[in-house]
Amino acid sequence: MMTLPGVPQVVIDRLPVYARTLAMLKSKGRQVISSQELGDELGVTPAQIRKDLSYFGRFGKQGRGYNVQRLGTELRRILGLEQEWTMVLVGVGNLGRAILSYRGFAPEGFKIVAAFDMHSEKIGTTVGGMKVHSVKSLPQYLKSSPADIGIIAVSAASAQDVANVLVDHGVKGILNYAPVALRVSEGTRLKNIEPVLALQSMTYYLKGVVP
Amino acid sequence: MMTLPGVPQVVIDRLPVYARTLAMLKSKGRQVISSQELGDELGVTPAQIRKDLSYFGRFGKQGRGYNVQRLGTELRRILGLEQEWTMVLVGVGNLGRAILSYRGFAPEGFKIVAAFDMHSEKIGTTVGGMKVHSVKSLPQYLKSSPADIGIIAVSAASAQDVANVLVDHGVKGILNYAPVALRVSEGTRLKNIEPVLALQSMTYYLKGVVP
DNA sequence: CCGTGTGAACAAATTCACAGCC
DNA sequence: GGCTGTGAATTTGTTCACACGG
Repeated sequence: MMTLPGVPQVVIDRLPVYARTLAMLKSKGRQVISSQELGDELGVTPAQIRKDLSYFGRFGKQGRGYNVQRLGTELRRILGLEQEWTMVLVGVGNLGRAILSYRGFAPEGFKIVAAFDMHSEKIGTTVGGMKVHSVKSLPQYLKSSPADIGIIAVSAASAQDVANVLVDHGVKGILNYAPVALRVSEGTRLKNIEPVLALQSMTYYLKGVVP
Repeated sequence: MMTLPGVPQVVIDRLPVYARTLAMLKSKGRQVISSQELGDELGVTPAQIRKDLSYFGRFGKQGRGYNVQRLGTELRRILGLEQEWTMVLVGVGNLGRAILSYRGFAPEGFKIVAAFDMHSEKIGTTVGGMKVHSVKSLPQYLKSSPADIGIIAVSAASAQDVANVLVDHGVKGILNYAPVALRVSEGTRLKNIEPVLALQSMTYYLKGVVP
């Protein structure tokens, strides 16, 4: 499946949610599901699910619904989840160490292959079975071992510099945990993980609530 | 400032980004900034910034721009960030422990006041200076000490049960780290932190790239 | 002259509603 | 009869462009 230029980003962002839910349903033995039922499960409208899927093809059977296994496989193919993706981690402070020991990436085919830090006291140590290299060796490392994705877990002050190095050396996607708005070139995908921002927009609605 | 009903969620989600950037600019000594310059900093259009702010009032000076300090303070007030918010954490596995030791919440006024787990071997232990209670005592705890926000860091299988308990006992916002789409009642705010989903939508764009 | 604030114009996303097929 | 797939209608969100004030 090619990357269709016309598919909105919001649609792409929902596909992994569908895929994950289908995997869960399959593990429970469910074989067929309608857009209505899947929508109930996820809290979205059935029309949205059908419209989203229609960007990529026709996966359902009229009068019946979708084959859970088949649709799950199709979505994983569309998203490019059939291959393994390599990632480098930059920053092994508190956050970086938690990311290294996080058990959620590997089963989904996302593999951290190297870790880097700028602080001399961390370099050479081993964290979660992974040796920590100097960030100065990152360009050289990426030249000999290109990685698909870079994870940034450094301070806000250093994050843009790290992003520049990653992009300059062929990384095509960045998962940013630093609390700063990074600027990356066109053609580089950037996703931010920001629990604090999530809380800060939530409080707008909470403050009005009478206890 | 009241919670205006007509303000789109997307606008609310951008305000913390503006607030954070203004705080950074202020710490660098910047006193005045135009929507153009702020937009350049963040990668958004100046019109969007002005329109977003216009939902809440008039904060700028024509011909000059915005006072960095003043606009930052206004945004924090609008978002409800002048008060401290209390949070309970449920689940002290790998992820929960990382959340407990995360240093980013407290400086922004988000305080974890208690931690809970369902596994007997964890109950009674101390993690990051915080005693771990049985999740069975969560309802009772919330009755005597209401919390604003619940953080869910349990398995996907248990997350909905935990969310139900939190909502039933007065929690008005949930920050969910479990890889599952939770359903909560109207009037409860839910934000999901899902690095794996972020990666899985990113790969849609990466797979097409020629190396 | 510069940059805000804002209706108006435009674009994007969602939902509707129904023809078509199982 | 039930449910998909999809144009059309509607809603939501973004950008334009300019009157106005400093």
